[in-house]
Amino acid sequence: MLSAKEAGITVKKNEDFSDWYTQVVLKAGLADYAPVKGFIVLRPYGYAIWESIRDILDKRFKETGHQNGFLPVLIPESLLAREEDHFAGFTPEVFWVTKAGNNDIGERLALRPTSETLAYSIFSKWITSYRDLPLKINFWNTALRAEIKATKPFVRTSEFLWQEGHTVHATKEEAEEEVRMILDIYRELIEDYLAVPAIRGYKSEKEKFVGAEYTTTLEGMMADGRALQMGTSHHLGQNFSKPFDIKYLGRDTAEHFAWQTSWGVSWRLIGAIIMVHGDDKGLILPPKVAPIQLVIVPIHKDKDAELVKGKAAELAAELKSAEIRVHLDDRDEYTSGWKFNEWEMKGVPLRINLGPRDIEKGQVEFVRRDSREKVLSERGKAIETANLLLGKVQSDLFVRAKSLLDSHVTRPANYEEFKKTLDGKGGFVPAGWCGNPECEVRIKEETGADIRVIPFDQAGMPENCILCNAPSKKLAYFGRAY
RNA sequence: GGGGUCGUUGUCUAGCUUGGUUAGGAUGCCAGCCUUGGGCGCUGGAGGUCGCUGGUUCGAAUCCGGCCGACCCCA
Repeated sequence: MLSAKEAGITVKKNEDFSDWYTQVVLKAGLADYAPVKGFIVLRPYGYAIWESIRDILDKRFKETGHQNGFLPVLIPESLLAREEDHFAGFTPEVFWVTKAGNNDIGERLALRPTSETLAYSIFSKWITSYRDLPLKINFWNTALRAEIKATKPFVRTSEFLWQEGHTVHATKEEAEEEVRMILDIYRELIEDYLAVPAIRGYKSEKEKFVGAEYTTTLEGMMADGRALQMGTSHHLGQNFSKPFDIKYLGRDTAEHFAWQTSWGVSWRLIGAIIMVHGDDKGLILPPKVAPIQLVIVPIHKDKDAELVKGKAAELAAELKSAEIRVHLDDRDEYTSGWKFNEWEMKGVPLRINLGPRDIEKGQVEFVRRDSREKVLSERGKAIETANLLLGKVQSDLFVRAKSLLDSHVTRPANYEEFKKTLDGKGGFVPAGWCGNPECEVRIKEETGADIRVIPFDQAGMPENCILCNAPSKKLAYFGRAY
């Protein structure tokens, strides 16, 4: 017999977080390793989660005036190099194509690490007048960035699924409004759908997107005390429109360089869901993005099989008609106990155990994945109860994740405490910062922590820089990150 | 950037120190029976170029080199 220990997740989340994470990814059937370092294969269950995320965002992007397009994966070096900072930032992790068959290619071609340069060289042809603006395009694709070390499924891979949005505007104000609006859509996705609370703010000059004027970000906190960047929205100013010659004739009959934004989230968000919500039994999916929201496990002896299966199918059909994503697990080859464990590992937020005694009593037994609490409902109120419980799981996951975040924000009295906190439980350490990149770099060298986010909400900014003690200019959240 | 651990069937692993077996076991898989309220039971069966590659040797999973991949620690 296979003990529960061997079949399921064999380590505890709080004892070996890294191994636990990998086991959940593999055993819940989300992804598998590919033969090339840093690449993973997304399995249907994992892809279904990505589809949920994609559908939510795609709808919001379209509602706010964006259209989807598609760009090739190869970018000539000359284009990638046109904006200097951008090129310098990305070049260490670019994969290059140098051959076509056996022949050398004259100019080497980059596998896109991001599409700004390619997109903008095209945009410049499309935009000539203020009437062509704003231009708001999104791409659902992958990006390739060679990760030399420390790869981790979803969180750090050499190729990742993402969306990258690129917009062009007539004025700076309009571009900045776009940056804010997109960050808000990301906040909605991450907090209201993925149930992961995040801190919103700016990246420091050192950490911003290379080539941007500034970067806004959403930073989440994982269960092991490490921060995760969950989404970024960049104001590019005219940094790209100038080298890429994106100009328009305004109403004033004069020629102007355009203002731009770019923004993206990736399948990293799946990593965040796992790390924030999962437990020793495996994955826990927020109902709003779960491919299967409710699984029905029929329980029966031979003599009851027909009856129970019939009733289970009826119940499944009824719940489906109420727009609940239901799966009826009527496999005969597995026992109910096996199924309980399997669906828990796969993180299905709600389960119904349906057996003869429930049918006899006219009741339905629900089991919540997050708390494993059992709730009995009258048969006639199954839809109502299912919706209620799915809502509760969704909101309780957020509450629990919020307290995880809150308990990992520690204000240090001095630099000693700052270091001690980072070496101990980790998390975010909010501190005063003089604004000097030298302090930022030294803190990174001495503690491994960098500025994750400079929150929009600057309330409670300490008077002095945590390191050099000069008057502080910013309240910055430091932390070690993935 | 520096240091370390590991790779045997789908999965987990024994064997490696001290070279020679039919590479053993568990689980999973397949067939049949039996079962389903927390990873049931019985019987039979299939599944391995021991990560790849070169070397040492009469003989390599085992010893040596290179490469590929996974993971950990430090900066």
